[in-house]
Amino acid sequence: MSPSKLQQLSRRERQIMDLFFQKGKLTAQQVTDLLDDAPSYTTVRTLLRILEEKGQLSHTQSGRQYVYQAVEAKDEVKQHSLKHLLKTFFGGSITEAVATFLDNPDTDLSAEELEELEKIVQAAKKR
Amino acid sequence: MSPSKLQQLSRRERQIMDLFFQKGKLTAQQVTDLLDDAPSYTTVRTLLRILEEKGQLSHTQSGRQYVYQAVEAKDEVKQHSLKHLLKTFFGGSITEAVATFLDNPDTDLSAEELEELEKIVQAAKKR
DNA sequence: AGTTTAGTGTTAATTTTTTAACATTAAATT
DNA sequence: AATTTAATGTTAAAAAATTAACACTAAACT
Repeated sequence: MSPSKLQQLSRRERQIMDLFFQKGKLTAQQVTDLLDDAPSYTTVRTLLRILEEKGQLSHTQSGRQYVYQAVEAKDEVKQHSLKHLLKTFFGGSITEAVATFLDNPDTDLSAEELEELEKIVQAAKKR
Repeated sequence: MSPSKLQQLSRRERQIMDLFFQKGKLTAQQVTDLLDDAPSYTTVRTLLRILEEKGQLSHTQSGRQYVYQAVEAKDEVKQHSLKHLLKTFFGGSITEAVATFLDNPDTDLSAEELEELEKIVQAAKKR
C-alpha cells in the first residue's frame, strides 16, 4: 500500500496539481483565481515554488511572468490515478466504474457519446 | 473549485480512508498492517480517533476492540471521486477514461469482462 | 492468583504545511 | 522623469498534521 508521488503531496499541493492536470500551463495569478478557497497570491507563489522544488512543476519565463506546468508525463499520471481509483472504490474493475457512472441519474450521456463508448469497447474486443 | 470533504483530509488521513473504502471495516491493528509505510500502532489509533472526530469514521465495539468503518455513504463517495478524476484528467469524459484504460498494455481484460462492459453500455443506450 | 498480552486513554513534542508580510525589481503609465 | 503597477525574492510566524511516549485496564494465559 505504498503511496504514489502524487499521494505524497499535501492537501493544497494536490489541489493545485489537479488544476495543472486540468488546465495545462498556469501562472500564479491564474492559480489564485481558479481556487475558490484560495489563499493570498503570495502564498500561492510559495506553493508553486515548493512544488517545483519537489519536482512536480517546472516553469518557463514569459516576459516577467513565470508560467508553470506539470512535469510528470500526463499519461502516466492519468493511468496511475485511474488505477488507484478503481482499486479503492471499484475492486479494480473498470466495468463497475462505468456501471456506477451510468447509473447516476445526474449523468446523462448523449447518444453520440454512448455510441463512441460502445465502439471503443468493441475495438478492444477485437484484440 | 471548492474541495470536497475527502479533499479536506490530510495525506495520512486520505491514505487511511482509502483503506476503509477498499476493505470496509477495520481495526487499528489491521490498518497498521495494511499500510506498508505505517507509523506506530499508537499513531494509527490517534489518526482513527481524529477521523472519527471529523465525522469520517465511526466505530463499534467488538469485545475490547474498536472496529471502524467509513461513515459517508459509499456510493456518494464513489460517484464523487470518479467525477473528480474524470474532470481532472479526462475533461469529464468517461469515454476518454475507458479509452485510456483499455489502451494501457498492462491492462488485459478478459473476454467476459469486455462482454459485460459492452452489455452495460448497450443497456444505457436503450434508455 | 500472578503475569503477560492486547487493547484503549491521555498528553505532548516534533515536523510539516500553510500562510503571508516585507523587500526588491522592472515595466507601464502619466 | 516620476509614479504606479505587477511581477518575483526572501524570510518567518502560525496552524495543522504527524508522530509516539506513557498510563491505564481487562482479558488470556500459566
